[in-house]
Amino acid sequence: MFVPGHPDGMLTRTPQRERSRATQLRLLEATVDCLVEHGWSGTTTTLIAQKAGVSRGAQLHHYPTKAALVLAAVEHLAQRRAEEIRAEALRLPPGRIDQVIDLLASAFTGPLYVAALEVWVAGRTEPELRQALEPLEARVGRDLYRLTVDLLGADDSRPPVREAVQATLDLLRGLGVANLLSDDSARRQTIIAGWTRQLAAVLDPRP
Amino acid sequence: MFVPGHPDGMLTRTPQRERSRATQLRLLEATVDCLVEHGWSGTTTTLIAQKAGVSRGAQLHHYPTKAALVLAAVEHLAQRRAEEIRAEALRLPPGRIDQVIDLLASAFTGPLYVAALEVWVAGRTEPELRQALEPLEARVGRDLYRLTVDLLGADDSRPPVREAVQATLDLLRGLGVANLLSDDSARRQTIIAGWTRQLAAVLDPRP
DNA sequence: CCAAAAACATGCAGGCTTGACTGTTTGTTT
DNA sequence: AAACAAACAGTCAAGCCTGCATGTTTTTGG
Repeated sequence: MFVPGHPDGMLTRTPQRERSRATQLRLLEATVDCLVEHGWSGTTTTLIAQKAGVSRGAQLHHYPTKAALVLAAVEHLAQRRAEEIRAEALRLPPGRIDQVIDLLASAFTGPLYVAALEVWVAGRTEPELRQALEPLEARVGRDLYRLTVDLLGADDSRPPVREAVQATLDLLRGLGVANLLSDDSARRQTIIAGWTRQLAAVLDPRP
Repeated sequence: MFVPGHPDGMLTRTPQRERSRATQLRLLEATVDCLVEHGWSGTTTTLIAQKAGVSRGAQLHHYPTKAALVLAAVEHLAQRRAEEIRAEALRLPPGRIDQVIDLLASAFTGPLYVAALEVWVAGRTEPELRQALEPLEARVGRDLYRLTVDLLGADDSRPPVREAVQATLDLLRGLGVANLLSDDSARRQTIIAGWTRQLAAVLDPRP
């Protein structure tokens, strides 16, 4: 039975749950790092364990198979991406469309997006991964859409607005891909600025 | 010495060059197929040789290393993509913006784009591949831009037009990525239709 | 305090991939 | 026709990745 205030002296160093969660987190973070640094095919279980400072036995204890580890990492990744965006969104003046777009654009060029893209592309041909990815990404996509509509203060009920917001997100996805190999920021800024003007015109509810 | 009309009887079955080129082509096509079917990490040299119907020795004779093979395949891939687009562009009524966009959209959802994306993403973390990819993709990107401007009959000199055309291509890239896991065609059609209207307004040169 | 369970550590085997090596067939050149 | 070069075929060794198996430490519960 669990007693919150149980005096344990110096005997109980760290509870098991905490230790477990800690090494699991180290493994998940290491997996994401691996994806960013070495890509999907370079992400091996041994390398992950090494980078996490976790022995191979401990790794297999928590995640018996590579698929289990990666899937957990993907879940963790989605969570972190959402957190990051929401955190930055909080300190944003309302009504500034350009700032919202800039924020999203940076989310689509950061390392977390790169890792997500690696998994996304790999999932196309890895059945196990794909199966788990499909519902997850559908959820994440919807959430991101809603967040965007919210941040923009847009009127979701008009179809052109829905289309424009979705197009914005798809455009940012594409710009993120273009940014993989060569640094594209100059060109990207120009394009984003132009699109932001267009978007403002569509969002503006003047009949 | 080479004599064009040399009567060789039935002795010379097939010239060496032709044979060489034929097996090389088989290998390159097989590589692209492998990328589409099994993704980057599933594209192994043995599988390629097997799928091409080429012995391992012959494969290593023509392409001593995997990098050499893949790079040749990428070159081949870019060529095929360009050919495909140009071929379809020829039988297109002029002045129809929506048809041009549809054509490009289909180019960004077909198997050739998928293969290119696999290599593109893998190139991020494979130095040898990346180095060869950077100039190639810059060229391909420019060519595609010019082709698009040409097909649209757009006035390239006005900056907003340049931005809009580039944004269009980036949007299509993004839609292509979104189409990897789940079939997105319904949503895609809607977005493209909306985008096309916007684009038409920008391209329209009425001062 | 002791036993059970969870967490952790290390070594090992099977399978796969890559590139090299040796030998054979086919085409070219003199 | 004979020598030479290119294309082709099959096999092999080294290295890596994954997952299992056995043993050790730490925490938990009686």
